[in-house]
Amino acid sequence: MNMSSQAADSAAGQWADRAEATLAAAGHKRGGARRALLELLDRQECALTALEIEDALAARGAPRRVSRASVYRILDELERARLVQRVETGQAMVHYERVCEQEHHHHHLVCDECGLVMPFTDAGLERAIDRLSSTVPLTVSEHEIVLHGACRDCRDG
Amino acid sequence: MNMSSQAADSAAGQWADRAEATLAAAGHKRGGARRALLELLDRQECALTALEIEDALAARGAPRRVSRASVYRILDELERARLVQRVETGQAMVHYERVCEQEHHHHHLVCDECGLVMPFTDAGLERAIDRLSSTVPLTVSEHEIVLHGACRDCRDG
DNA sequence: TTCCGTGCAAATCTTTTGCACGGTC
DNA sequence: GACCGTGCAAAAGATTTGCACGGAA
Repeated sequence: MNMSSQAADSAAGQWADRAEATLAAAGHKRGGARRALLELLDRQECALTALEIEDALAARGAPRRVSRASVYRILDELERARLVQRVETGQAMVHYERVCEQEHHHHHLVCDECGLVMPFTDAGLERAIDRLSSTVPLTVSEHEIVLHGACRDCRDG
Repeated sequence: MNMSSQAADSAAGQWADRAEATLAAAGHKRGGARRALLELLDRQECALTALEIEDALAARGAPRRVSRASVYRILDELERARLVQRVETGQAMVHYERVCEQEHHHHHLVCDECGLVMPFTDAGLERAIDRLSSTVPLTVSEHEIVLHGACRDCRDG
């Protein structure tokens, strides 16, 4: 049986497990801070900033507190391993989210007024990107698409 | 006649003139630092960082030196007026470039190894974005697309 | 036991701000 | 003459780094 990577990733903690295994295979030791961060990211639907991650892990009920330095170090490590990707929103702080294969692949809508970040997907867009990627003078490894504007609350309110 | 795309857009400072006029109409006084910055941006084919702008204006032969604080203030002012847009490359510093109507609308290729930033255009991509923009829960005012990867020099070398 | 992951505090780096002067209107 | 644009220096804010300790292998 061949569980799709999405199913694999969406089942409780599977992405976190895969990520930890990948890092272990690359010679990293396991650690409590990283494990807590991985599990937090695994539960997110969209991108968080380093500060949001720190706060979430400091909140009551969180498995453990993780220092800000570790949050940045772990995110950097995960980014290099392509387990996490950064999302640039034009705001002061960079956002980070886990990378899943295919199914969870999405892009972002950013409200420039309130800072809200939402995910969206579009097959036509992905096709256009794929087509294009083979024509540019760059071996494309990733793409990032951000639509800026005003969210409903900001537009109406 | 073979006008380069750059000449086409900025036939001798047209964008700079338009930008200055727009700001003047909005009640801003003219100033030497801003004029120098506008003319520099008008000559660029792609995005520059604040530091690159400062350096370019400090170089021999530049019309005048502009302090870093002014570079940031002027860029911020131009961004609010939608005369300039920021380009997020995943690098430490944000890049900025002038906004032209239609013809020069482009997106960016970023080499994650050497930091090279190149422009590209793709009509199919723009169509996909336009179609999509009417379906998302955001009144879209801008979009930014960045392809990350390795440029030819970095891949081959 | 060895070495790496982590916390804390200090450092670094980009971007912003306070203040005073000079130019534009 | 009134005010805004600009330079300089200091401040602010995000991210990184140095160092020492405790846990993983």
